[in-house]
Amino acid sequence: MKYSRQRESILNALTEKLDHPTAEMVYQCVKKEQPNISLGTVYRNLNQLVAQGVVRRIATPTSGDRFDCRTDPHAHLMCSCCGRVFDLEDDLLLEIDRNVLATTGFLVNDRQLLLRGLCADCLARQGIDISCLPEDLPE
Amino acid sequence: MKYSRQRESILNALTEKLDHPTAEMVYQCVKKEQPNISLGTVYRNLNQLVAQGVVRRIATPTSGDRFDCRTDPHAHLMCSCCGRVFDLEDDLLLEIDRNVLATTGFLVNDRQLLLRGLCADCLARQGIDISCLPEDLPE
DNA sequence: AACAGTAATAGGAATCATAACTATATTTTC
DNA sequence: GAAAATATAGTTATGATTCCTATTACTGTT
Repeated sequence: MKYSRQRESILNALTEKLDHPTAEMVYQCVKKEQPNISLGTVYRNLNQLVAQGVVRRIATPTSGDRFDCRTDPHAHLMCSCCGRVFDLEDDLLLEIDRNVLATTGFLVNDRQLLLRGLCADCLARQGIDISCLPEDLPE
Repeated sequence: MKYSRQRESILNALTEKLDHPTAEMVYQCVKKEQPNISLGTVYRNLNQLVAQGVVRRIATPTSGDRFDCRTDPHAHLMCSCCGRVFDLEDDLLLEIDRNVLATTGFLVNDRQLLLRGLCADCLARQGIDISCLPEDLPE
């Protein structure tokens, strides 16, 4: 793969500035540095980076795919109120991989755990106290 | 919600015949019973059923969304070779919910765990023996 | 520094999944 | 069984993503 400053900017945007942006958000951000960049270039490069394992694609229901420069196994928390996406470390993920292989013979290669619900901020804004855990959520 | 035989067929297709079909696959299947049904009707009804919690939507990277009549917490295994999607029971999923709330204050409402890799059949077809567990997968 | 070869780009057209619109048909209610 | 409410078929629109092509930018060579 040959160097290109467009791809460098895209990777920069992903690592430094934004968390889990859509392709469109990357485009808007990179355009500030590379005014002539085209949306197609953003898509092409994101796909290449995903193919190379440099970047991870996060599939979301409804809204467009999002991209993440972290590629180690971790989960994502998507707030259905504010739309932000957070990272989550969890050793249980790797444990699930092992369980799956042992019980089903399926060899896991890539994990996409997207948990949706309400982030702490939005819960607080709604005056919900998590110390009295409800079993079911307020929609 | 008013009864319609179209919706009934859609729900039937989902519960009985197919595993984790796309909207298009549901359409093709239901068309055998309801030759005049339109694709828009399939989408509209699937969305309604998801909104009511009768059916679950599975977001996948690349290909279109898939639908599942099981709504209890469980994961999905998608084979990157044959494209089939399998169900997986795993108590670890609920444990993750609890961990998340305790450590981050995020209240989980919906889980989407999609594990991608190679199913036992495809592994066998490629002559791969899982008893000598490779740490990394054959793409 | 000029050159050729290779690979990447911009920009727009094309595709695909999904949603919106509207006139007609089917269910439900009484 | 007629009126009110909701669903449908079929078409058109939208939004995300990919494809196509002429052009541009690197890279290595002399």
